[in-house]
Amino acid sequence: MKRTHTCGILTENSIDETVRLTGWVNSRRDLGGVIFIDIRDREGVTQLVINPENNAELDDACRPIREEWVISATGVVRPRPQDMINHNIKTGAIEVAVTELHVDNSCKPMPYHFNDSQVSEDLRLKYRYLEMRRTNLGHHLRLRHKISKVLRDYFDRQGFIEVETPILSKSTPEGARDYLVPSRVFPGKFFALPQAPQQYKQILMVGGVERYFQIARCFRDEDLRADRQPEFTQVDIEMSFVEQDDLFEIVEGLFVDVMRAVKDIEISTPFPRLTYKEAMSRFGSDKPDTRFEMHLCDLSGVLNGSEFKVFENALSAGGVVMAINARGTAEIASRKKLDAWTDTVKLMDAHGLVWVKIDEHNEIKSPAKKFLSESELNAIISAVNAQTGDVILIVADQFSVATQALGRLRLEIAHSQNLIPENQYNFLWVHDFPLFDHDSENDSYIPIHHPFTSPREDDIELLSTDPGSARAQAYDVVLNGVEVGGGSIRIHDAALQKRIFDLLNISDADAGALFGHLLEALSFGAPPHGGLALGFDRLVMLLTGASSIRDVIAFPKTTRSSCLLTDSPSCVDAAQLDELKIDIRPGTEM
RNA sequence: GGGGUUGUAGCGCAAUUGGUUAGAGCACCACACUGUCACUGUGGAGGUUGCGGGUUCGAGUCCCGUCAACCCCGCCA
Repeated sequence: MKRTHTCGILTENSIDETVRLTGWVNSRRDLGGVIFIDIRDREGVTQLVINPENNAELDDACRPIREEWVISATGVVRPRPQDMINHNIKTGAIEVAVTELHVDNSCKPMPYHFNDSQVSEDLRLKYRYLEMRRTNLGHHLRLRHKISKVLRDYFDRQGFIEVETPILSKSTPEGARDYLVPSRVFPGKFFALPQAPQQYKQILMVGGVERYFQIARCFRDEDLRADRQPEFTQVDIEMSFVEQDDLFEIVEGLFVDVMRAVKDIEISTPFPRLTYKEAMSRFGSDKPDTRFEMHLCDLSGVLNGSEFKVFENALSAGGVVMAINARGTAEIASRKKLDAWTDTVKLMDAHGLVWVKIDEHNEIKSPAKKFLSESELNAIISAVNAQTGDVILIVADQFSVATQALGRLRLEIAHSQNLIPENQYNFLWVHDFPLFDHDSENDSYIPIHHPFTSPREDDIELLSTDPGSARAQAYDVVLNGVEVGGGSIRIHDAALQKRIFDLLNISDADAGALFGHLLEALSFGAPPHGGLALGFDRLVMLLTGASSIRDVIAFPKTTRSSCLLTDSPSCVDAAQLDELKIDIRPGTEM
């Protein structure tokens, strides 16, 4: 017989009804003459009461029951005595007096306890099904589903169609390391799993699809982080006949719907827009967290001509002197703490950290004090608007090093000082990314985004004069300091595309072999188009408040890309390798 | 590839700066208990201290190596 109710729904409205519940034993309290069992399903928990004395069959049935056994119970809903009401659960006012109990399945002793919040992650990965049965992961998966439904509904309303693109795809040397799949039919040849459906979605535009989206699985064989998995999900979007602003509008509308559905929050649009340069200068990051201030301040101007070697050297080498004001940290800025902050900026390749502390007696303390004139010190203090109790933290270095080091320090201090408000969702766009990064080792250019990214029209002439300063029609969408998506307007003109390939030192022959299919497609009347991909897992992570991407993925991998649940990757049968004509080098197996 | 943290019972932890037989709690097993909700009480069982080597009269503790999980840098068009 099926259940009549779930375990989270019964209230005083159902008193005297005969019900049947099924679920797992959350806990069991055997008081001898009376036994309480909390039965749990995904909707909640209900207390069962068993008085076995006048029912030997019931007595036998419930005696061996332990945690996480699966049971079905039939009984009558009755109110609990007034002083026995449990206000911690929705069903706390009632209980079910059991008349019939059936054990559907037993359960081995649990490897860890469900109310243990400190369980090691190894176990949570190995016993993933138990982790889902606990509340958190299960809730995260339900929220994840809800968000994907909101996405699909939104895109459908906006005239997008979802198209699946191949998983067995073509390897290209650009970008991340590919996961390879050997071809049996073509021995020695390989498919690659897609890092993103990039080329397919552009080809869909040439195919006249006009508005495409896909909740797409992507694969990158790179080292992992708390917010990176080797296989992850992108919300992939591409549109024809649009410009950057049109895409921004579509994505902003999407987030309005998502935030309304998931958080019941009305976010305002349009999102703030920062150029890449502004983001780096003010926040030391291309994904600024604007939930707190502590902006970076450029002291290069006021310190121009300083005789302090640290500043002088940086400035004369074309660098900058940047600072942040760690407000109110003078008291905690011990020698040890300042050393730790110095380590942080050194980690980001800065040479060191100069600090200026204004202590509670308004006395200025700094290892650089004797090298700086009074007017320089005052200029620094007024530039960052420092007051009693503040600590000014200064890095003198090349622009990218100084800004990134301070950007990182800014986040570290904000976290440790609890400067970041909860339940605030700051979306913003970062745009005008550089088109290329210059690789000084090989004196060559590398695309910041990908080689199909269109330059800004007003920067096209820079391609021949100064490609390094050309800006791209590329943009990221950032939520609370996390890059949740990025994209670009693509090149739809074969001649411009060839010019870019030339700059990237990709020969016609190579371009043909690697991207010939795309180039040919572009030459058959490709519409202007552009798009963006959202990191779906990261988005769900932010909206659930999870601290790792693993907590919103049903079956995630470890930081070494292994799966503790299935124990993969694993060795394969010699016959399988033989079919693929693959030999494993001796001594390689572990 | 590099840096760091952790590894003791099924779980989360303790073990006097190298010293007797590695402990208590939860879980497990048994018994008792009619209003609990992390039930309680009594008793029991449970250990290759991740693995391998070394120093020492003696190693959970010190040293070297290794494995695993996690965090960060590089990497992630």
